[in-house]
Amino acid sequence: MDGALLDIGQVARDSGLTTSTLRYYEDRGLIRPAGRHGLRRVYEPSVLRQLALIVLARQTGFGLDEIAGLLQATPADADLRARLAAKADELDAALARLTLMRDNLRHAAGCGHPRLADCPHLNTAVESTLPLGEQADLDRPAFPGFPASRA
Amino acid sequence: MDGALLDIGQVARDSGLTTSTLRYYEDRGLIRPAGRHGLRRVYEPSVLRQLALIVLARQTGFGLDEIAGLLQATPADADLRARLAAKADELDAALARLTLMRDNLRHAAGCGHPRLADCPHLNTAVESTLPLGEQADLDRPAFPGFPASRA
DNA sequence: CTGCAACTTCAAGTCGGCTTGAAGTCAAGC
DNA sequence: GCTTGACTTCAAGCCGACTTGAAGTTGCAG
Repeated sequence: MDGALLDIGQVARDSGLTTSTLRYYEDRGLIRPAGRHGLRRVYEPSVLRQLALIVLARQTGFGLDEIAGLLQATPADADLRARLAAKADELDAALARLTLMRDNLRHAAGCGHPRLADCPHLNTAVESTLPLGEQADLDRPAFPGFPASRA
Repeated sequence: MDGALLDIGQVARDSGLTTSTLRYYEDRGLIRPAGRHGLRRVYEPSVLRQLALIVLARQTGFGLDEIAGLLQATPADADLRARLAAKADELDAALARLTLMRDNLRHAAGCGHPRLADCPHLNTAVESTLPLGEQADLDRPAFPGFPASRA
C-alpha cells in the first residue's frame, strides 16, 4: 500500500504517546506492529488512525479491555451492536452530567459567592441530581479528559 | 436549623456511598462531620447536598484534591474564578470528545462493518482528532487514568 | 569497524481512589 | 448488666494504566 513503515519512535512522536505505552497497548491487544525489523517493531502508518481512535475512546472513559473488545468486534455481531448502542446511551448520560457541571462552573465563576457550597444557584442545580436517597448505583461510568496534572 | 443529625450509616444510605468512602473523604478534606457523639461522627443533613456535588464532580472527572480545592474556595478569590472558567472550558472540550465518540458509537451500531477499524465513516470522524502528525508535543504525556468504576 | 542512540524484555514501582481486615469501643435494646 | 451490631482507627491491599529501571541487542552514521 505504501512503502513507509514506521518505527516505534516515529509512531510515538506522531501519536503523542510514549514508546512504553505503545508496547503496553500491544501487550493488551490494542495494536499490533506490521512486523519486526530485526528485533524492532515496525508499524504501518494506519496504526496512527487506530491510535487516535484508542486515545479518543480512552478520553471518553473506556477501559483498555473494553476498547480491545470493540476493536476486535467480530462480524455481524448482533450483540456487539447492542453493546455499542448501550455505550452510546451511557455517553448521553455522561454528557448530561458534564453539561450540568460545566454550567455550574460557569455560574460559579460569575456569581459572587465565597464558597461554592454557599451558592444557592449551584446547590439547586445539584439537588436535581439527588435521587440518591434510596439505592444509588454510583458505579456509573466516569470518564476523564483532563490534563489534571500529570505530576 | 434542624434537629436531625445523621450518623455515618444514615449518610451512607442516603448518599449511596459507603461509610469507608465517607471517612476517606473526610481524611482528604472533602467533608467534615458536624461533631461526634462519643466516638461516632454525626453529620448535618446538608452534607448530603455537598456529597451530591462531590459525586457529580467525580463523575465529571475531577480528582479529590481538585474538588477539595474548589470546595474550600476562599472569598472573592479572583484566581479561583479564573480556574473555574478554565475548568469549564476543559469540560467543553471533553463534551466535544464525548459527543464525537457517542456519534461514532451510534453510527457503528448501525453501519454494517465487521470491524470498527474498517468503517470509513468512523475513521473519517476520528481523523479530525488527529492534530498528531507534526510535533511530539512533549507536554502531553498521555492521559491521566481515572476510576473506571468497580466491578 | 566502531560507537552509540534507539531499540529490546521483564519485573517492579507509582498513583489515585477506595476497600478490606484486624482489633477495639460503645450506646442501646432486652 | 449484657449482648450486639454499628461504629472507631490504622495499615495494608487492590485495580487500572502506565512508568521506570536494569541489562542486553542492534541498525546505521562516521
